[in-house]
Amino acid sequence: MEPEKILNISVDCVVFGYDINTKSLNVLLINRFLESEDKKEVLVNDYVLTGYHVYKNETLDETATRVLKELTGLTNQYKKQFKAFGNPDRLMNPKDIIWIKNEAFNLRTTTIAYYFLLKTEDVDLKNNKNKAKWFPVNNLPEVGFDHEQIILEAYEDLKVKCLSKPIIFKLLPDKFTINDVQDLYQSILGIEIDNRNFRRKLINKKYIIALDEKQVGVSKKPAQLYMFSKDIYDKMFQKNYLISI
Amino acid sequence: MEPEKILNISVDCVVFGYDINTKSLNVLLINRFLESEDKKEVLVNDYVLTGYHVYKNETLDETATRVLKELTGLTNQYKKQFKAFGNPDRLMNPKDIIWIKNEAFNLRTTTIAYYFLLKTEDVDLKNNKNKAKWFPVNNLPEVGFDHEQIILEAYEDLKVKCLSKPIIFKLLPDKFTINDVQDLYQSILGIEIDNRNFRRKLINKKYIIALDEKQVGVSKKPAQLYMFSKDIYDKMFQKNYLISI
DNA sequence: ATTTACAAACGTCATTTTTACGTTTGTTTT
DNA sequence: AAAACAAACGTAAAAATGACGTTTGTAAAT
Repeated sequence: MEPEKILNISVDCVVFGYDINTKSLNVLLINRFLESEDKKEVLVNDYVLTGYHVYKNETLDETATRVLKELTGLTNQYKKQFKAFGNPDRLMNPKDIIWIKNEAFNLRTTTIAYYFLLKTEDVDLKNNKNKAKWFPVNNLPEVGFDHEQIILEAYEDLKVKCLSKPIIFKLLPDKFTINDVQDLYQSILGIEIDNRNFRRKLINKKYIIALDEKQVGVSKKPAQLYMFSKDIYDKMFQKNYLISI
Repeated sequence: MEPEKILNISVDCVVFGYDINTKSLNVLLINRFLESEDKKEVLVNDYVLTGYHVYKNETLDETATRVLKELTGLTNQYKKQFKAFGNPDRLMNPKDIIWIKNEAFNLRTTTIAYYFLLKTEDVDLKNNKNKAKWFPVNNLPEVGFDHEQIILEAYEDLKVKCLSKPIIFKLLPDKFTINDVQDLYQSILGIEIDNRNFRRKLINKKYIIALDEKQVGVSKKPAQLYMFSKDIYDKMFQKNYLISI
Protein backbone atom coordinates (compact mmCIF):
# COMPACT_ATOMS: atom_id res chain seq x y z
CA MET A 1 0.00 0.00 0.00
CA GLU A 2 1.50 3.24 -1.14
CA PRO A 3 1.28 6.16 1.27
CA GLU A 4 -1.01 8.83 -0.02
CA LYS A 5 -1.18 11.50 2.58
CA ILE A 6 1.42 13.58 4.32
CA LEU A 7 1.38 13.08 8.03
CA ASN A 8 -0.06 15.75 10.29
CA ILE A 9 0.01 18.59 7.76
CA SER A 10 -3.32 19.81 6.55
CA VAL A 11 -4.61 22.71 4.57
CA ASP A 12 -7.67 24.69 5.68
CA CYS A 13 -9.48 27.03 3.37
CA VAL A 14 -11.38 30.17 4.27
CA VAL A 15 -13.64 30.68 1.26
CA PHE A 16 -14.79 34.30 1.08
CA GLY A 17 -17.73 34.91 -1.20
CA TYR A 18 -19.22 38.31 -1.87
CA ASP A 19 -22.91 38.56 -2.57
CA ILE A 20 -23.33 41.64 -4.72
CA ASN A 21 -27.09 41.70 -4.16
CA THR A 22 -27.15 41.66 -0.38
CA LYS A 23 -23.78 43.45 -0.24
CA SER A 24 -22.54 40.88 2.21
CA LEU A 25 -19.10 39.31 2.55
CA ASN A 26 -19.65 35.67 3.42
CA VAL A 27 -17.62 32.66 4.48
CA LEU A 28 -18.41 29.15 3.30
CA LEU A 29 -18.59 26.68 6.20
CA ILE A 30 -19.59 23.06 6.48
CA ASN A 31 -21.74 21.54 9.16
CA ARG A 32 -20.14 19.12 11.60
CA PHE A 33 -22.80 16.94 13.15
CA LEU A 34 -22.05 14.10 15.56
CA GLU A 35 -24.55 12.01 17.52
CA SER A 36 -23.96 9.54 20.31
CA GLU A 37 -24.10 5.89 19.30
CA ASP A 38 -27.68 5.49 20.38
CA LYS A 39 -28.53 8.64 18.45
CA LYS A 40 -30.19 10.10 21.50
CA GLU A 41 -27.71 12.86 22.04
CA VAL A 42 -26.17 15.42 19.73
CA LEU A 43 -22.48 15.56 20.58
CA VAL A 44 -21.36 18.15 18.10
CA ASN A 45 -23.32 20.48 15.89
CA ASP A 46 -21.29 23.36 14.64
CA TYR A 47 -19.59 24.73 11.54
CA VAL A 48 -16.02 24.35 10.40
CA LEU A 49 -13.77 25.26 7.50
CA THR A 50 -13.03 22.78 4.77
CA GLY A 51 -9.61 21.31 4.78
CA TYR A 52 -7.77 18.13 4.07
CA HIS A 53 -4.50 16.30 4.35
CA VAL A 54 -1.79 17.14 1.88
CA TYR A 55 -1.32 14.38 -0.66
CA LYS A 56 2.00 12.77 -1.32
CA ASN A 57 2.85 14.54 -4.55
CA GLU A 58 1.08 17.80 -3.92
CA THR A 59 2.40 21.21 -3.09
CA LEU A 60 0.50 23.05 -0.37
CA ASP A 61 -0.98 25.31 -3.04
CA GLU A 62 -2.25 22.31 -4.95
CA THR A 63 -3.92 20.91 -1.87
CA ALA A 64 -5.76 24.18 -1.35
CA THR A 65 -6.84 24.23 -4.97
CA ARG A 66 -8.10 20.68 -4.70
CA VAL A 67 -10.03 21.39 -1.51
CA LEU A 68 -11.76 24.34 -3.13
CA LYS A 69 -12.63 22.32 -6.20
CA GLU A 70 -14.14 19.51 -4.17
CA LEU A 71 -16.20 21.96 -2.17
CA THR A 72 -17.37 24.33 -4.88
CA GLY A 73 -16.41 22.85 -8.23
CA LEU A 74 -14.44 26.02 -8.92
CA THR A 75 -10.86 26.37 -10.09
CA ASN A 76 -8.75 29.40 -10.94
CA GLN A 77 -9.98 31.52 -8.07
CA TYR A 78 -7.81 33.98 -6.19
CA LYS A 79 -5.95 32.11 -3.48
CA LYS A 80 -3.62 33.24 -0.73
CA GLN A 81 -1.69 31.31 1.87
CA PHE A 82 -1.85 33.62 4.85
CA LYS A 83 -0.76 31.74 7.96
CA ALA A 84 0.14 28.43 9.55
CA PHE A 85 -1.60 27.38 12.75
CA GLY A 86 0.21 24.85 14.88
CA ASN A 87 -0.39 25.33 18.57
CA PRO A 88 0.22 22.44 20.98
CA ASP A 89 -3.50 22.02 21.59
CA ARG A 90 -4.09 21.16 17.94
CA LEU A 91 -3.73 17.45 18.63
CA MET A 92 -4.24 14.80 16.03
CA ASN A 93 -6.97 12.25 16.39
CA PRO A 94 -4.52 9.39 16.81
CA LYS A 95 -2.54 10.91 19.63
CA ASP A 96 0.19 8.36 19.28
CA ILE A 97 3.84 8.82 19.72
CA ILE A 98 5.90 8.05 16.67
CA TRP A 99 9.30 6.41 16.82
CA ILE A 100 11.80 6.98 14.09
CA LYS A 101 15.33 5.67 14.50
CA ASN A 102 15.11 5.59 18.28
CA GLU A 103 13.79 9.12 18.46
CA ALA A 104 10.30 9.76 19.75
CA PHE A 105 8.09 12.36 18.07
CA ASN A 106 4.87 13.91 19.18
CA LEU A 107 2.00 14.33 16.79
CA ARG A 108 0.14 17.55 16.26
CA THR A 109 -1.75 18.75 13.26
CA THR A 110 -0.36 21.89 11.79
CA THR A 111 -2.63 23.49 9.28
CA ILE A 112 -1.59 25.81 6.53
CA ALA A 113 -4.44 28.23 6.10
CA TYR A 114 -5.47 29.75 2.79
CA TYR A 115 -8.20 32.09 1.81
CA PHE A 116 -10.05 32.31 -1.47
CA LEU A 117 -11.90 35.24 -2.98
CA LEU A 118 -14.89 34.55 -5.23
CA LYS A 119 -18.51 35.40 -5.89
CA THR A 120 -21.23 33.55 -4.00
CA GLU A 121 -23.27 33.42 -7.19
CA ASP A 122 -20.56 31.27 -8.81
CA VAL A 123 -21.08 28.52 -6.25
CA ASP A 124 -23.96 26.09 -6.57
CA LEU A 125 -24.77 24.73 -3.12
CA LYS A 126 -27.85 22.80 -4.26
CA ASN A 127 -26.39 19.32 -4.49
CA ASN A 128 -23.37 19.52 -2.25
CA LYS A 129 -22.84 16.66 0.14
CA ASN A 130 -21.03 18.68 2.79
CA LYS A 131 -24.02 20.67 4.06
CA ALA A 132 -22.02 23.75 3.16
CA LYS A 133 -23.54 27.12 3.86
CA TRP A 134 -22.64 30.77 3.54
CA PHE A 135 -22.39 32.92 6.64
CA PRO A 136 -21.75 36.66 6.82
CA VAL A 137 -18.23 37.15 8.12
CA ASN A 138 -19.62 39.56 10.69
CA ASN A 139 -22.24 37.13 11.90
CA LEU A 140 -20.70 33.69 12.20
CA PRO A 141 -22.46 30.68 13.70
CA GLU A 142 -20.87 28.48 16.34
CA VAL A 143 -17.57 27.53 14.78
CA GLY A 144 -15.64 24.40 15.75
CA PHE A 145 -11.96 23.74 16.52
CA ASP A 146 -9.91 26.92 16.31
CA HIS A 147 -11.50 27.82 13.01
CA GLU A 148 -13.08 31.05 14.18
CA GLN A 149 -9.63 32.39 14.89
CA ILE A 150 -8.48 31.28 11.47
CA ILE A 151 -11.42 33.02 9.82
CA LEU A 152 -10.84 36.23 11.73
CA GLU A 153 -7.16 36.30 10.87
CA ALA A 154 -7.96 35.71 7.23
CA TYR A 155 -10.46 38.55 7.34
CA GLU A 156 -7.89 40.84 8.93
CA ASP A 157 -5.39 39.98 6.22
CA LEU A 158 -8.01 40.66 3.57
CA LYS A 159 -8.82 44.04 5.09
CA VAL A 160 -5.21 45.10 5.01
CA LYS A 161 -4.51 43.71 1.58
CA CYS A 162 -7.53 45.21 -0.16
CA LEU A 163 -6.25 48.67 0.74
CA SER A 164 -3.13 48.31 -1.33
CA LYS A 165 -3.85 45.67 -3.96
CA PRO A 166 -6.75 45.42 -6.41
CA ILE A 167 -7.93 42.09 -5.06
CA ILE A 168 -11.36 43.56 -4.52
CA PHE A 169 -12.18 42.87 -8.15
CA LYS A 170 -11.86 39.13 -7.52
CA LEU A 171 -15.05 39.45 -5.49
CA LEU A 172 -16.99 41.31 -8.19
CA PRO A 173 -18.36 40.27 -11.56
CA ASP A 174 -16.30 41.24 -14.61
CA LYS A 175 -18.63 44.14 -15.30
CA PHE A 176 -19.45 46.33 -12.33
CA THR A 177 -20.56 49.83 -11.46
CA ILE A 178 -18.56 52.30 -9.43
CA ASN A 179 -21.10 51.94 -6.65
CA ASP A 180 -20.60 48.18 -6.62
CA VAL A 181 -16.96 48.77 -5.78
CA GLN A 182 -17.84 51.30 -3.13
CA ASP A 183 -20.39 48.96 -1.54
CA LEU A 184 -17.79 46.22 -1.42
CA TYR A 185 -15.18 48.38 0.26
CA GLN A 186 -17.77 49.52 2.76
CA SER A 187 -18.78 45.92 3.50
CA ILE A 188 -15.27 44.69 4.00
CA LEU A 189 -13.92 47.63 5.95
CA GLY A 190 -17.09 48.61 7.77
CA ILE A 191 -16.71 52.26 6.82
CA GLU A 192 -18.65 54.95 5.00
CA ILE A 193 -17.10 56.44 1.90
CA ASP A 194 -18.10 59.67 0.15
CA ASN A 195 -19.56 58.52 -3.13
CA ARG A 196 -18.60 61.60 -5.15
CA ASN A 197 -14.95 61.50 -4.19
CA PHE A 198 -14.73 57.74 -4.48
CA ARG A 199 -16.32 57.84 -7.91
CA ARG A 200 -13.89 60.46 -9.19
CA LYS A 201 -10.91 58.66 -7.73
CA LEU A 202 -11.82 55.36 -9.30
CA ILE A 203 -12.85 56.72 -12.70
CA ASN A 204 -9.52 58.49 -13.01
CA LYS A 205 -7.59 55.24 -12.69
CA LYS A 206 -6.37 54.13 -16.09
CA TYR A 207 -7.02 50.49 -15.26
CA ILE A 208 -10.70 51.12 -14.64
CA ILE A 209 -12.21 50.89 -18.10
CA ALA A 210 -15.62 52.31 -18.96
CA LEU A 211 -17.55 49.88 -21.14
CA ASP A 212 -20.12 50.65 -23.85
CA GLU A 213 -22.73 49.18 -21.57
CA LYS A 214 -25.11 50.19 -18.87
CA GLN A 215 -26.97 48.30 -16.21
CA VAL A 216 -30.12 46.58 -17.37
CA GLY A 217 -33.22 45.68 -15.38
CA VAL A 218 -32.90 48.38 -12.76
CA SER A 219 -35.81 50.62 -11.86
CA LYS A 220 -33.70 53.75 -11.64
CA LYS A 221 -31.25 55.49 -13.90
CA PRO A 222 -29.03 52.64 -15.07
CA ALA A 223 -25.40 53.06 -14.14
CA GLN A 224 -22.35 52.91 -16.35
CA LEU A 225 -20.53 49.57 -16.30
CA TYR A 226 -16.77 49.31 -15.89
CA MET A 227 -14.15 46.61 -15.94
CA PHE A 228 -10.75 46.22 -14.28
CA SER A 229 -7.77 45.79 -16.57
CA LYS A 230 -5.13 43.70 -14.88
CA ASP A 231 -2.81 44.23 -17.85
CA ILE A 232 -2.81 47.99 -17.46
CA TYR A 233 -2.53 47.72 -13.70
CA ASP A 234 0.49 45.45 -13.88
CA LYS A 235 2.25 47.72 -16.35
CA MET A 236 1.68 50.78 -14.18
CA PHE A 237 2.93 49.36 -10.92
CA GLN A 238 6.15 47.68 -11.89
CA LYS A 239 8.25 50.33 -10.16
CA ASN A 240 5.83 52.09 -7.90
CA TYR A 241 7.01 52.76 -4.40
CA LEU A 242 4.80 54.84 -2.16
CA ILE A 243 6.03 55.06 1.38
CA SER A 244 2.96 55.80 3.42
CA ILE A 245 3.92 55.12 6.99
CA MET B 1 11.23 8.21 26.80
CA GLU B 2 8.97 11.17 26.37
CA PRO B 3 8.67 12.57 22.89
CA GLU B 4 10.15 16.03 22.68
CA LYS B 5 9.85 17.12 19.11
CA ILE B 6 6.95 17.42 16.74
CA LEU B 7 7.36 15.26 13.69
CA ASN B 8 8.23 16.84 10.38
CA ILE B 9 7.33 20.41 11.28
CA SER B 10 10.18 22.80 11.61
CA VAL B 11 10.61 26.51 11.92
CA ASP B 12 13.19 28.39 9.86
CA CYS B 13 14.24 31.90 10.71
CA VAL B 14 15.42 34.59 8.35
CA VAL B 15 17.28 36.98 10.63
CA PHE B 16 17.55 40.40 9.03
CA GLY B 17 20.07 42.70 10.62
CA TYR B 18 20.69 46.25 9.53
CA ASP B 19 24.16 47.68 9.86
CA ILE B 20 23.69 51.40 10.29
CA ASN B 21 27.35 52.10 9.61
CA THR B 22 27.72 50.30 6.31
CA LYS B 23 24.05 50.94 5.47
CA SER B 24 23.64 47.31 4.59
CA LEU B 25 20.69 45.01 5.18
CA ASN B 26 22.12 41.63 6.11
CA VAL B 27 20.93 38.09 6.70
CA LEU B 28 22.43 35.86 9.36
CA LEU B 29 23.38 32.44 7.96
CA ILE B 30 25.21 29.48 9.38
CA ASN B 31 27.85 27.43 7.65
CA ARG B 32 27.07 23.85 6.70
CA PHE B 33 30.25 21.91 6.24
CA LEU B 34 30.38 18.20 5.48
CA GLU B 35 33.42 16.12 4.62
CA SER B 36 33.67 12.56 3.37
CA GLU B 37 34.61 9.97 5.96
CA ASP B 38 38.26 10.00 5.02
CA LYS B 39 38.17 13.81 5.17
CA LYS B 40 39.65 14.01 1.72
CA GLU B 41 36.63 15.47 0.05
CA VAL B 42 34.36 18.35 0.98
CA LEU B 43 30.83 17.17 0.36
CA VAL B 44 28.93 20.27 1.37
CA ASN B 45 30.12 23.76 2.13
CA ASP B 46 27.39 26.31 1.97
CA TYR B 47 25.20 28.50 4.14
CA VAL B 48 21.73 27.89 5.48
CA LEU B 49 19.13 29.48 7.71
CA THR B 50 18.81 28.49 11.33
CA GLY B 51 15.81 26.43 12.17
CA TYR B 52 14.74 23.63 14.37
CA HIS B 53 12.02 21.15 15.16
CA VAL B 54 9.02 22.36 17.06
CA TYR B 55 9.06 21.11 20.62
CA LYS B 56 6.18 19.24 22.15
CA ASN B 57 4.71 22.06 24.21
CA GLU B 58 5.69 24.96 22.02
CA THR B 59 3.66 27.16 19.76
CA LEU B 60 5.25 27.90 16.40
CA ASP B 61 5.97 31.42 17.59
CA GLU B 62 7.77 30.08 20.63
CA THR B 63 9.92 27.85 18.47
CA ALA B 64 10.96 30.81 16.39
CA THR B 65 11.75 32.83 19.51
CA ARG B 66 13.82 29.97 20.88
CA VAL B 67 15.75 29.54 17.63
CA LEU B 68 16.62 33.22 17.60
CA LYS B 69 17.73 33.17 21.19
CA GLU B 70 20.00 30.19 20.67
CA LEU B 71 21.56 31.83 17.65
CA THR B 72 21.94 35.39 18.87
CA GLY B 73 21.10 35.48 22.55
CA LEU B 74 18.40 38.03 21.76
CA THR B 75 14.77 38.00 22.78
CA ASN B 76 11.94 40.46 22.21
CA GLN B 77 12.85 41.20 18.64
CA TYR B 78 10.31 41.90 15.89
CA LYS B 79 9.15 38.59 14.49
CA LYS B 80 6.82 37.71 11.65
CA GLN B 81 5.59 34.38 10.39
CA PHE B 82 5.43 34.99 6.68
CA LYS B 83 5.00 31.68 4.86
CA ALA B 84 4.98 27.90 5.08
CA PHE B 85 7.14 25.92 2.69
CA GLY B 86 6.08 22.34 2.09
CA ASN B 87 6.75 21.16 -1.42
CA PRO B 88 6.98 17.42 -2.16
CA ASP B 89 10.70 17.65 -2.74
CA ARG B 90 11.30 18.80 0.85
CA LEU B 91 11.87 15.23 1.98
CA MET B 92 12.86 14.33 5.48
CA ASN B 93 16.12 12.66 6.19
CA PRO B 94 14.48 9.44 7.28
CA LYS B 95 12.35 8.94 4.21
CA ASP B 96 10.28 6.30 5.88
CA ILE B 97 6.66 5.61 5.50
CA ILE B 98 4.68 5.88 8.70
CA TRP B 99 1.82 3.59 9.58
CA ILE B 100 -0.89 4.74 11.89
CA LYS B 101 -3.95 2.58 12.38
CA ASN B 102 -3.50 0.83 9.06
CA GLU B 103 -3.09 4.06 7.17
CA ALA B 104 0.21 4.83 5.51
CA PHE B 105 1.61 8.34 5.61
CA ASN B 106 4.41 9.91 3.68
CA LEU B 107 6.96 12.08 5.41
CA ARG B 108 7.94 15.50 4.28
CA THR B 109 9.33 18.39 6.25
CA THR B 110 7.15 21.41 6.17
CA THR B 111 8.82 24.49 7.49
CA ILE B 112 7.10 27.50 8.90
CA ALA B 113 9.26 30.44 7.98
CA TYR B 114 9.68 33.53 10.13
CA TYR B 115 11.72 36.62 9.75
CA PHE B 116 13.21 38.79 12.44
CA LEU B 117 14.23 42.43 12.29
CA LEU B 118 17.09 43.62 14.44
CA LYS B 119 20.36 45.51 14.47
CA THR B 120 23.57 43.72 13.56
CA GLU B 121 25.35 45.61 16.34
CA ASP B 122 23.10 43.88 18.90
CA VAL B 123 24.46 40.47 17.92
CA ASP B 124 27.78 39.25 19.20
CA LEU B 125 29.13 36.66 16.80
CA LYS B 126 32.50 36.32 18.54
CA ASN B 127 31.91 33.09 20.42
CA ASN B 128 29.09 31.48 18.52
CA LYS B 129 29.44 27.80 17.81
CA ASN B 130 27.35 27.83 14.61
CA LYS B 131 29.87 29.63 12.42
CA ALA B 132 27.16 32.20 11.85
CA LYS B 133 27.90 35.11 9.57
CA TRP B 134 26.16 38.16 8.18
CA PHE B 135 25.65 38.44 4.43
CA PRO B 136 24.17 41.39 2.56
CA VAL B 137 20.76 40.33 1.34
CA ASN B 138 21.73 41.50 -2.11
CA ASN B 139 24.93 39.50 -2.16
CA LEU B 140 24.25 36.07 -0.71
CA PRO B 141 26.76 33.23 -0.70
CA GLU B 142 25.91 29.74 -1.92
CA VAL B 143 22.81 28.87 0.06
CA GLY B 144 21.73 25.30 0.77
CA PHE B 145 18.38 23.50 0.58
CA ASP B 146 15.63 25.82 -0.63
CA HIS B 147 16.72 28.51 1.77
CA GLU B 148 17.60 31.06 -0.86
CA GLN B 149 13.99 31.04 -1.96
CA ILE B 150 12.87 31.45 1.63
CA ILE B 151 15.22 34.39 2.12
CA LEU B 152 14.05 36.08 -1.05
CA GLU B 153 10.39 35.66 -0.17
CA ALA B 154 11.05 37.08 3.28
CA TYR B 155 12.83 40.03 1.71
CA GLU B 156 9.93 40.60 -0.67
CA ASP B 157 7.49 40.56 2.23
CA LEU B 158 9.67 43.01 4.12
CA LYS B 159 9.81 45.34 1.13
CA VAL B 160 6.05 45.42 0.84
CA LYS B 161 5.43 45.71 4.55
CA CYS B 162 7.87 48.51 5.21
CA LEU B 163 5.93 50.71 2.81
CA SER B 164 2.81 50.64 4.92
CA LYS B 165 3.90 49.82 8.47
CA PRO B 166 6.56 51.45 10.63
CA ILE B 167 8.59 48.26 11.00
CA ILE B 168 11.62 50.06 9.69
CA PHE B 169 12.29 51.39 13.17
CA LYS B 170 12.89 47.85 14.40
CA LEU B 171 16.07 47.93 12.35
CA LEU B 172 17.31 51.23 13.76
CA PRO B 173 18.60 52.25 17.18
CA ASP B 174 16.12 54.00 19.46
CA LYS B 175 17.64 57.35 18.60
CA PHE B 176 18.19 57.99 14.93
CA THR B 177 18.55 60.82 12.46
CA ILE B 178 16.23 61.48 9.56
CA ASN B 179 18.99 60.49 7.21
CA ASP B 180 19.36 57.16 8.99
CA VAL B 181 15.76 56.40 8.10
CA GLN B 182 16.25 57.51 4.54
CA ASP B 183 19.39 55.40 4.14
CA LEU B 184 17.50 52.39 5.45
CA TYR B 185 14.61 52.81 3.03
CA GLN B 186 17.07 53.20 0.21
CA SER B 187 18.93 50.05 1.24
CA ILE B 188 15.83 47.94 1.53
CA LEU B 189 14.02 49.19 -1.54
CA GLY B 190 17.02 49.90 -3.73
CA ILE B 191 15.74 53.35 -4.63
CA GLU B 192 16.88 56.95 -4.39
CA ILE B 193 14.79 59.33 -2.31
CA ASP B 194 14.91 63.12 -2.36
CA ASN B 195 16.31 64.03 1.03
CA ARG B 196 14.53 67.37 1.36
CA ASN B 197 11.08 65.97 0.68
CA PHE B 198 11.68 62.87 2.74
CA ARG B 199 12.89 64.96 5.64
CA ARG B 200 9.83 67.21 5.54
CA LYS B 201 7.48 64.28 5.29
CA LEU B 202 8.98 62.43 8.22
CA ILE B 203 9.38 65.44 10.50
CA ASN B 204 5.71 66.28 10.04
CA LYS B 205 4.62 62.91 11.40
CA LYS B 206 3.42 63.29 14.96
CA TYR B 207 4.93 59.97 15.95
CA ILE B 208 8.43 61.08 14.97
CA ILE B 209 9.66 62.87 18.06
CA ALA B 210 12.56 65.30 18.02
CA LEU B 211 14.80 64.71 21.02
CA ASP B 212 16.88 67.23 22.95
CA GLU B 213 19.94 65.54 21.60
CA LYS B 214 22.25 65.65 18.66
CA GLN B 215 24.71 63.24 17.17
CA VAL B 216 28.06 63.06 18.93
CA GLY B 217 31.42 62.09 17.57
CA VAL B 218 30.78 63.07 13.98
CA SER B 219 33.18 65.28 12.12
CA LYS B 220 30.47 67.35 10.47
CA LYS B 221 27.49 69.31 11.67
CA PRO B 222 25.84 66.87 14.09
CA ALA B 223 22.30 65.94 13.15
CA GLN B 224 19.18 66.16 15.26
CA LEU B 225 18.16 62.87 16.84
CA TYR B 226 14.61 61.56 16.71
CA MET B 227 12.68 58.66 18.14
CA PHE B 228 9.62 56.75 16.99
CA SER B 229 6.62 56.75 19.32
CA LYS B 230 4.69 53.54 18.93
CA ASP B 231 2.07 54.86 21.37
CA ILE B 232 1.24 57.85 19.23
CA TYR B 233 1.34 55.80 16.07
CA ASP B 234 -1.08 53.23 17.43
CA LYS B 235 -3.50 55.90 18.58
CA MET B 236 -3.45 57.63 15.22
CA PHE B 237 -4.08 54.58 13.09
CA GLN B 238 -6.85 52.86 14.92
CA LYS B 239 -9.35 53.96 12.31
CA ASN B 240 -7.19 54.99 9.43
CA TYR B 241 -8.20 53.61 6.09
CA LEU B 242 -6.37 54.78 3.05
CA ILE B 243 -7.47 53.02 -0.06
CA SER B 244 -4.59 53.36 -2.45
CA ILE B 245 -5.23 50.86 -5.18
C1' DA C 1 41.23 83.42 14.38
C1' DT C 2 39.68 82.66 9.90
C1' DT C 3 38.53 79.83 6.25
C1' DT C 4 36.92 75.67 4.24
C1' DA C 5 34.33 71.59 3.57
C1' DC C 6 30.18 69.45 3.90
C1' DA C 7 26.19 67.50 5.61
C1' DA C 8 22.16 69.25 8.07
C1' DA C 9 18.29 71.90 7.71
C1' DC C 10 15.12 75.18 5.73
C1' DG C 11 12.48 77.46 1.84
C1' DT C 12 9.80 78.03 -2.55
C1' DC C 13 6.60 77.13 -5.93
C1' DA C 14 3.99 74.58 -9.20
C1' DT C 15 1.33 70.41 -9.36
C1' DT C 16 -1.48 66.82 -7.72
C1' DT C 17 -4.48 64.74 -4.46
C1' DT C 18 -7.80 64.93 -0.93
C1' DT C 19 -11.83 66.56 1.58
C1' DA C 20 -16.18 68.37 1.95
C1' DC C 21 -19.68 69.74 0.11
C1' DG C 22 -23.59 71.50 -3.72
C1' DT C 23 -25.84 70.71 -8.23
C1' DT C 24 -27.50 68.60 -12.40
C1' DT C 25 -28.95 64.67 -15.18
C1' DG C 26 -31.39 60.72 -16.77
C1' DT C 27 -34.41 56.92 -16.20
C1' DT C 28 -38.41 54.61 -14.27
C1' DT C 29 -42.64 54.88 -11.72
C1' DT C 30 -46.81 57.38 -10.44
C1' DA D 1 -46.23 65.71 -16.73
C1' DA D 2 -44.50 65.19 -12.21
C1' DA D 3 -42.20 62.73 -8.67
C1' DA D 4 -38.63 59.95 -6.97
C1' DC D 5 -34.08 58.77 -6.76
C1' DA D 6 -29.71 57.14 -7.84
C1' DA D 7 -26.17 58.35 -11.18
C1' DA D 8 -23.04 61.63 -12.47
C1' DC D 9 -20.77 66.09 -12.57
C1' DG D 10 -18.82 70.43 -10.35
C1' DT D 11 -16.26 73.56 -7.19
C1' DA D 12 -13.27 75.46 -3.96
C1' DA D 13 -10.26 75.15 -0.01
C1' DA D 14 -6.73 72.41 2.17
C1' DA D 15 -3.16 69.16 2.26
C1' DA D 16 0.43 66.44 0.24
C1' DT D 17 3.90 65.79 -3.25
C1' DG D 18 7.82 66.60 -6.45
C1' DA D 19 11.52 69.15 -8.01
C1' DC D 20 14.43 72.17 -7.04
C1' DG D 21 17.59 76.33 -4.72
C1' DT D 22 19.53 78.31 -0.42
C1' DT D 23 21.18 78.85 4.20
C1' DT D 24 23.23 77.15 8.45
C1' DG D 25 26.17 75.05 11.85
C1' DT D 26 30.01 72.35 13.16
C1' DA D 27 34.68 70.23 12.91
C1' DA D 28 38.83 70.29 10.68
C1' DA D 29 42.32 72.64 8.08
C1' DT D 30 44.84 76.70 7.40
